[in-house]
Amino acid sequence: MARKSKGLSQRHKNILSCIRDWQDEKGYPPSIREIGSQTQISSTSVVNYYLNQLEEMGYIERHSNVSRGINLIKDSTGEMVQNFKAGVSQLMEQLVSIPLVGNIIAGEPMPVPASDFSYYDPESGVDIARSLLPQGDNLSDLYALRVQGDSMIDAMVNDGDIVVMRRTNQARNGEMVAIWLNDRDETTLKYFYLENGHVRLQPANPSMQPIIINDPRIVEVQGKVVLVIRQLDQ
Amino acid sequence: MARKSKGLSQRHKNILSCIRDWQDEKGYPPSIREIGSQTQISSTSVVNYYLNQLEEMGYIERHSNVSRGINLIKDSTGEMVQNFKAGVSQLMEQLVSIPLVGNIIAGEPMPVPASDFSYYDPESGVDIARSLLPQGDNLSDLYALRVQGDSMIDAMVNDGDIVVMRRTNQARNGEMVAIWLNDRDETTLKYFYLENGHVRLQPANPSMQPIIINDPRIVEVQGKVVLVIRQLDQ
DNA sequence: CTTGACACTGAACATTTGTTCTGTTATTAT
DNA sequence: ATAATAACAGAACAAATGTTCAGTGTCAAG
Repeated sequence: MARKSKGLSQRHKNILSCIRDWQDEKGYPPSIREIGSQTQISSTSVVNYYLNQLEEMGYIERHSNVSRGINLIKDSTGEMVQNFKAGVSQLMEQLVSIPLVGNIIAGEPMPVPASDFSYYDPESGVDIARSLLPQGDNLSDLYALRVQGDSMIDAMVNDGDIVVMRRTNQARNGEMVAIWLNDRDETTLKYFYLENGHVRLQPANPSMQPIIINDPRIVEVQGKVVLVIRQLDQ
Repeated sequence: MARKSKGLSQRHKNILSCIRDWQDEKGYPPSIREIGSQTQISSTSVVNYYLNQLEEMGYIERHSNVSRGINLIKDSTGEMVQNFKAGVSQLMEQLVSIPLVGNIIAGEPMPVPASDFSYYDPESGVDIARSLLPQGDNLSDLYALRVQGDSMIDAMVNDGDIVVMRRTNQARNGEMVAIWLNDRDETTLKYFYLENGHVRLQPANPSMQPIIINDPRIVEVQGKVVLVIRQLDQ
């Protein structure tokens, strides 16, 4: 039961993970006696002894005469531990809540939140991992709609699906956009192509025929489809 | 200097931001006396007085007889604050990483991870907000596949889509499941119905015809579709 | 004015907690 | 074997910290 010279003994590791776990679970660092009881070390002086070692080795930071004044710096694997600010806010940014502002129906104009729309209603939000969204997108430009009805089937979108949109008034070729067609009072989801002065709206389903619109003014781009989510819960 | 009835007084706000800043800067919560000196409150009992109020209002969490046993829950703006217990671990639980174990192709059997599959590879994982998944599901039973090819179009699933599946060998009526058809060596996604001894496999696209299979032994249920995700990034 | 609530003071008290010290046991080097 | 060093035990002490309580001022409603 002795690991002299270099390296971390089992007790060192136990103490490090104890500090980490305690901090994670309780929200504040453990006291010396709490570390002792968690790691089966009966004497406070022994815990103190190890803490001093861990501090010298750069694994933790201690604050003299401060209860629970212990900070984890490195993991037992040597991995840097996210300090409070950096780590947490990084986590927060991984999960974004996108406002679900209404329904998208073929026969009705779809709701588009104003650009200064920022009110946060956790009830009507869709939580999305940041990693699923295109990078560099301004989060405040994103909103979500629930598809109502089977009319978007040619866009491979079902009744009940959730579409996440990015607010925009212009589409680039190849993007799937939500479009309001003035001449037929219809909202539709299509791949957008501007070719030789006319607009080709291509359904996602390759077996279906595109719509060709000669007057681009009839096409009002409401937003770009960023993500489609279909929940099959029951 | 009196703000009776409801709402947060300036002192409440000062204390809240003091706790937050202290935690951010030092890595551990402040003691009562430290809060007092930061917020120009001379008496520990007054700090205690306010802390009790803040706890009742749900802004903080206190641990009796524990030095620095204070946890921030809500901001003075009412915004939820990530503290370690109620924040990070809760956040962590809100965001789950589902292993992306392979592709699903019509002409090939789909990969299904073993039930003891637990190895975690952050590279090949899909991050999903817990709120999008059916509650009560065992997370270790979930895995994700990427759809390859246009053969799942009748299931309203596109090339490149990600389907999140739950491992199961039996389907209940009305569930969308991934099925391996023995007789034609084909993987397919269909709504499953067992009726009068035969199996009806219904495409998600209502305009398409169901497949009726008289011998249920031909149908091998590989998993239940839980979620479909389509990313339109470009 | 009286009453009662709320905000606050100051201090005492009880625990919790960090620190230190003496001494013992185990391990390693010589 | 012997000495030196590391690892540990136990206790005592001092400081930090949470808790409680009797009392003071303020303000608004009755």
